[in-house]
Amino acid sequence: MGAAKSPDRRVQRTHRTLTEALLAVILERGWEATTVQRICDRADVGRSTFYAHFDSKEDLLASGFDELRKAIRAQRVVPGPAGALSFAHGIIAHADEHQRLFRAIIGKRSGHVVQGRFRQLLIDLAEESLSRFGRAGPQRGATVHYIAGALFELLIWWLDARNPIPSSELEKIFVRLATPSLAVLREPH
Amino acid sequence: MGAAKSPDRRVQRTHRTLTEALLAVILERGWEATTVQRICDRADVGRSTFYAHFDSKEDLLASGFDELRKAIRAQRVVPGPAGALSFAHGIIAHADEHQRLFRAIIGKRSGHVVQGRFRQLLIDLAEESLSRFGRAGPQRGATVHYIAGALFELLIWWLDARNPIPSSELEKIFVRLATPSLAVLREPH
Amino acid sequence: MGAAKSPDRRVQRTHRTLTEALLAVILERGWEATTVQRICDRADVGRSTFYAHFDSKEDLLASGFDELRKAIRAQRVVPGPAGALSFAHGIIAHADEHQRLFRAIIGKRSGHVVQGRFRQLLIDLAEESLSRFGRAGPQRGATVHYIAGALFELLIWWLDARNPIPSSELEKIFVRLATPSLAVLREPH
Amino acid sequence: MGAAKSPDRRVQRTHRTLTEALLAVILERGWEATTVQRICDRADVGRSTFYAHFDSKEDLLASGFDELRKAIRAQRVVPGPAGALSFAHGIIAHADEHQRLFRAIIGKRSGHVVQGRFRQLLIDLAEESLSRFGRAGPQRGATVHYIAGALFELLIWWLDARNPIPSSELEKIFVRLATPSLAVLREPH
DNA sequence: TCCTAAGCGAGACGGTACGTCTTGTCTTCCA
DNA sequence: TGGAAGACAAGACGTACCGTCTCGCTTAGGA
Repeated sequence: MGAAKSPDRRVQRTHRTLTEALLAVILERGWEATTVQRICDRADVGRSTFYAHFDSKEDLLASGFDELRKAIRAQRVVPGPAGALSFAHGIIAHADEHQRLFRAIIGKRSGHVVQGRFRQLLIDLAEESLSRFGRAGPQRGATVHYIAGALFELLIWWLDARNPIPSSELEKIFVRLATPSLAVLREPH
Repeated sequence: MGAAKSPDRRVQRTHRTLTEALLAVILERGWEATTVQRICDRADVGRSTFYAHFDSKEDLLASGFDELRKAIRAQRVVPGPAGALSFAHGIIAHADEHQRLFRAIIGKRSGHVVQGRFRQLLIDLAEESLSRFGRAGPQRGATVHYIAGALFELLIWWLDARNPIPSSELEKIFVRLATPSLAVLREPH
Repeated sequence: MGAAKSPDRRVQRTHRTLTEALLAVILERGWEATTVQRICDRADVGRSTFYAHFDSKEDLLASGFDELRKAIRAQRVVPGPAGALSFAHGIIAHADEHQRLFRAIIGKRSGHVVQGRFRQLLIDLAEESLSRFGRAGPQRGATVHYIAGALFELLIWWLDARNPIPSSELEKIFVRLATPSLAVLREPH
Repeated sequence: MGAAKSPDRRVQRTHRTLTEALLAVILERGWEATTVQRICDRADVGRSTFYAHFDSKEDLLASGFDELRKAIRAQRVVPGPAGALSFAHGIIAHADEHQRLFRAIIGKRSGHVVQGRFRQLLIDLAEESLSRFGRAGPQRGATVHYIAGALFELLIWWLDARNPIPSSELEKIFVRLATPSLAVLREPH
């Protein structure tokens, strides 16, 4: 029951292999220089097979982002009343653990699409976390993007820093800077 | 030395023509679809001439950004004590006036390099404005990037919105959200 | 020997289905655009099944040609002394009946292999018919190919003509043109 | 003055280089296995350059055929009253001189398009030569194709023969077989 | 006023990546 | 046990850009 449609192990394997190869190549040469052919070479997979599974390297990346999203969500602590910013914890911790990968994803050598997706991920997470505050509308929408953008740039700054501060410190700074902004959502305006 | 060589009006003209063509093409097709060939067609300039002046479309764009920077600075109001955030005024006003161009430059259809440059511009402006607060160090660096990133994402959100709020409203929101963060720089930490 | 393995009706069926599909596809798109995949789609058969039976579309075609050969031979009238050219009758009649198919097989949109096979068929038939004249040798070999080639081109011309003459007329012309050539085989040389 | 439009020597050179490479590759691997890439490798020319000049290998071949046509016409003897078949002389002589090339062009390992073009060449030449006989109409059209097809098949037979007869002998046979057919054009029908 | 160096257009060229298509092999599942 | 389904590697196709280059034409600006 419910065994679904056995989805062919090989397909799963190919997906995984390609995703790993993608990351490896991004790490090695940056996003722009990441080529479908190079991904395939690395994954030891035919280029036509690649296109049988994904439309483009962007598409492959997207599928990878879904997993990132899951991993980050999993790391999120239970939201208490003061925990509206706790989504940042999961992200910062994850970025800390996989610094090289994150540098590739959002750093200077990254690409538009990749950064864009990651930014959207932050926005979504911020949206969820702040959805309990105030009522929907420009004020809240603005705050969500404000917070997400701030965290994004903060991460880039941190990842590209020569002598980065500890991640725990980074989180503290973020919380200190962002907390007062949340108050705005409770004020009448 | 340095008698220079009379810089030939034609060169100036070509630069200008190409810059205008670049903007026109970006507006029309977005950054990714902006091709050296298309810029040249639009400017009625040979492709080899393009490469005689610029290394790439990114290079051409960079030269254009200098002017944007100047224009924005010119619009900046005199910094009073509470005016640390006033740099945002110039930016928001400029974005308001040239909405289509800004959408092309930093919106969803934009490209990595273009966004990157604009983000750097914001960071630089924020840096200047906050340089008087607190002492240099991680705390200030973080705040600068925090504020710049927040403003950047706020702008994107605003530009991509279907029914955008008035720009004056946007500025008010930004100031309200950002002001408390500046206080952090004055606290002992 | 011979006990073989009950040749499984299904195999026969698959062969037939594929042959029919081949003809249908050739008629529809011409030989070059005829693809193993398209044949299989049409026949509602897996591509791997196709390869289990035939090496290539050429191979499948070959098996079909055997039947054409039989059909043409069946239509041949009894060879009288003046009937050395009567093999043409069967061919022309057959081409007349299946004009669309023949156009696909030997017409402009056809392919090398298909035409080649048909040409070989003509040569074989000519060979048989003229085998009684003269003795084997360059003279007879030349004449056989001469006649076969002439008939082949004549057929193409006729099939591709906008307002083709009646097939009976075509046959008359062919006989008139070819008869004197046969005389050569009887002369001393 | 009137130097036309200097057509850039380089273009000429590239055309020539590619044509030579084409022939070399055809001779080496047969038409079907002749690949645009292989032609380019052989010619030491970029694949994009190839496509800047020709649409396909067929197109390149076509341009080569124009030269063949000229070469053959040049070899044609002045048509006397009995010279209606003299066009065959040029062809046979040319085929004799360039046996390897002709085998590649019209032999078993050749391709549909190539053969097709050569057949058309023969038809055109026959057409010209016989245009003085009888009046235009089915009878003459048929004869033209009849003769051309016969010569074509004769050439293939000769080129593929293990111990070919001398080309002069071939020509004699062709004339002997074809001459009576011409008479038909003069008869009333 | 000439003439000379430059800016310039046109476009050939080699390269690289793209996304599509077809082929033939191989594996897995099902009846 | 053999046919159906379809994943897979291989590799050609034609297109689109790229950045380099050579070629002549034109057009200042200094002699």
